[in-house]
Amino acid sequence: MSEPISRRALILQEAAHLFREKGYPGANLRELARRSGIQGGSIYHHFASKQEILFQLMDNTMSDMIERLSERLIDSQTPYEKLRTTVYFHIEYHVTGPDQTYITDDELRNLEPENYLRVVAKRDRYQKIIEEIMLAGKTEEGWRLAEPKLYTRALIKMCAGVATWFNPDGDMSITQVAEAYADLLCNGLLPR
Amino acid sequence: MSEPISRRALILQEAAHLFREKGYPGANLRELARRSGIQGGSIYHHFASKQEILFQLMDNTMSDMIERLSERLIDSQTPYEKLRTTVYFHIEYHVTGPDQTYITDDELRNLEPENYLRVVAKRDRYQKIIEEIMLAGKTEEGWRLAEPKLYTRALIKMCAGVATWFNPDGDMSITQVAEAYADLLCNGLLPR
DNA sequence: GTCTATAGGCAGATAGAC
DNA sequence: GTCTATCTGCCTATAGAC
Repeated sequence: MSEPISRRALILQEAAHLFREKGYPGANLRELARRSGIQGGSIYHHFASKQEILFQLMDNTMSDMIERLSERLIDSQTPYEKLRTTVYFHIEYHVTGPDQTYITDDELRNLEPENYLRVVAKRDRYQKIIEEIMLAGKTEEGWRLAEPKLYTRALIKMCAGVATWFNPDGDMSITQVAEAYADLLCNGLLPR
Repeated sequence: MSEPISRRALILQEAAHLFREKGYPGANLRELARRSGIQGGSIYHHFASKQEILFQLMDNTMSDMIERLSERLIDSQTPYEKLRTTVYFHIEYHVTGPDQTYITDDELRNLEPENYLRVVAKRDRYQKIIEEIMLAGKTEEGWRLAEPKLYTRALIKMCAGVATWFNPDGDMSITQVAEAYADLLCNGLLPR
């Protein structure tokens, strides 16, 4: 059923890899073209500029993350369950990605002002989803948190960070890492 | 007593700012020279290449972090105190830095192989310090942790991440953020 | 929709004067 | 130790054929 991927989609996919490897300024379009099976100049049939590739990639990714996380959360009932789902989702998305379509937050600085604002707005919507889980946990389950925004950022950074060191051939599976991280966030280090 | 900063040190300091703003591939040496008060060509009296600037910067930074953290830990007695000290130190270092001499982990990918190995070795030494605090917490205070390496990485990522959003003019001080993060790590979200 | 060829500009690095 | 001038190569983007 999986219809052949369009050239445009293929370029975006390869751009995700390449930008991740070299960073946006360090990546070059001839290399991107080569990986996409075409010549350098042909990129411009599909995109107006290198900047547009970055923008489309980040914008698509943020939309996708919002959509997928929202879907996953439907099955979770309690704030506790939702938090665990979120931790698992965020780690998994950044480690494996949909076609590893992950671009680090760091590339935000490479977006031109208008594009920057649009992507950041979506990122904030994503954060808001998590923040509200934390607030619900506080009111419904008495979680001990003073600053939901603060802890949302902590969660996001530590989970996204897994992608920088995770080794699929290592001892632990993504699930195991996610379990351990969710447990840390819920229970902390000290004995209970 | 503060002797005038050497040109070389000034270039490194400005490079830290510039690389942070634009990333290593996006930064340009004429701009770096301008900020350092000299002309483009003069950089090469102090450094052999752009790569050498990045390497010196990261290598110095890692050494400095190891040294300063070790110093700070002398005053802490229990693993619990040491953990709090570490959280505070790591956040503060990444937010304010010594002359904001912070370069994100992301720049590791821009180091040439030999340089990469040297910097990563130092980074691992730094991580080891934290790992051993966790192990001590487990044996001496019964901390509930299965994977010290995993939790060390979580700590590092969430604390370093503060630098990406912290606003010195905002509601919270670095100390307050550090307190909240240390509390999250120690006690978790759930009621005790 | 992809190709080839190339314009145009930028950035790392070097040379030699002062 | 810093300057100016410049080499050299690379990269984004464009033009026009097929």
